[in-house]
Amino acid sequence: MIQMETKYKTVMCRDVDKRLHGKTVVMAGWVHQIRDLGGKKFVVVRDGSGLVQVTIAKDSSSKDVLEIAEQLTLESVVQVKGVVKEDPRAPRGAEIAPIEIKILNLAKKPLPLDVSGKVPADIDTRLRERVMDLRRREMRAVVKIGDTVLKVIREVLRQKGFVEVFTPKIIATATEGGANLFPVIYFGKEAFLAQSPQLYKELLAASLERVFEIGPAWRAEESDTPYHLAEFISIDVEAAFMDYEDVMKILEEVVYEVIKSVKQENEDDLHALNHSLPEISLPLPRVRYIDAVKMLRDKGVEIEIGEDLSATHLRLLNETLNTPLYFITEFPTKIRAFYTKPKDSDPIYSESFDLVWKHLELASGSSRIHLKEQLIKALNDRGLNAESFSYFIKWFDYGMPPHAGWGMGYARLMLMLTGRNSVKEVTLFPRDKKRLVP
RNA sequence: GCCGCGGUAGUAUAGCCCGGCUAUUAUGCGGGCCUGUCGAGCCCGUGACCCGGGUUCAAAUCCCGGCCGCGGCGCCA
Repeated sequence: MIQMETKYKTVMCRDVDKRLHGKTVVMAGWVHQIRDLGGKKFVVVRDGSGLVQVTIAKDSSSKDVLEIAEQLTLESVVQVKGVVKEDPRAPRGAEIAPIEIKILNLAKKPLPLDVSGKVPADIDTRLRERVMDLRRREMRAVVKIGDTVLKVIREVLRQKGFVEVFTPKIIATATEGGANLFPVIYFGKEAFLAQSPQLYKELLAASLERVFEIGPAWRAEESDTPYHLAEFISIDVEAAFMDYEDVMKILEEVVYEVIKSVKQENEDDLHALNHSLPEISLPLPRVRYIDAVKMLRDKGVEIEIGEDLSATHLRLLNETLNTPLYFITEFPTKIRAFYTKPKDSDPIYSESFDLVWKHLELASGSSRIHLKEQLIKALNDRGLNAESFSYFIKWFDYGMPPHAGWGMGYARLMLMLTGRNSVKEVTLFPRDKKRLVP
């Protein structure tokens, strides 16, 4: 029972069951469905918790109730005062016999989208009419699974001594090159929206040892795929005195616990999504980049060593490995970001990894360079100007420990957990190349 | 940005290849019947061919351009 009586309601829809038989309650929500049988009228009301049936009998309900019931339209907001009746014929074994119905906001018709889910809508229509779309059962399931995910990630990381932090989202310089940034005007100066908390989280690890952040990042890329957004939520971890293998263990444990919890806590939601989650066991398989390339070559793929793996490559690799989740490790140093630590034994390759789900990169991480001279060299090797990173590099003179970390795309993880097709679907109000509203 | 496919009522669709008839069906909406529905049911009605140009006696259908969308690729630490 959700204990929260407010000005508008004494119970949530989900609370209405046979245990409340005979009790007078007040509930409020949206008209989800109206079934008029002539003598009986069933009005299904929905709120944030679920559905409840309000049964109006033409021979026994008051004239006022009957009059109001005639005016109801789908998705109108109503407040219903009534008596809970246990009845095996009702959907959940109990229903409400209304004493009074108030229309708090009458919805226009027709609706721009079918909330009940009888008629499917294109993703484009759904995003345009997103507020209606979010009222659908599937989308409530997506949001609830997301809530479990965030809760579990925080729990697991805190239990390992990580503290949650926030890094600045308006930054001074195009920090990492490569990705395109969104410029903003900051008190008359040019600034940018952060593409990643990378540099700041490293600085925080240098002070707080174990930190994580769940927050937005922005990239003004051409990327127009079901896996990219201009604005996305990134789950970032950074820890001092760890290397890439240490943080891989943390990552796989986070994902393992998330899958386990979603299975336990969101059974109904998974059912509503017609989705089931894979069985995984730890440790997850680890495939070195060089071995992945060999596997692809064995399949007849023309790929150069040193070339990055494309989605097509990952699809093929997934077929070969026959496992839903796996790590690819030790990428060539030159295709990773400048702060990635090369292997001491073989600097061509790096202490890096990607976590891959089927053909989708969920997360990527590495050991980081913690020595100033090495970092400057890495910047120079990539044609980046070390001077513009001076605010970052400076701190490497004052006790920068060895450290490692990873970043995971929240929406991509959600894709795996919900079985949806696009990160746009699991993001409430997605921002992509063409979409700025709603 | 490139390639492919598409754009038909509020929503989702059939028709397009092979031009011509009242543009199909579901859902929604309006009306009617019905006292236990739970995607209620049955009957009647309502509402649409993305925009511009071309071919043709005749265009939803064929051709050209545009706009928009979806998928793949590319781009993306």
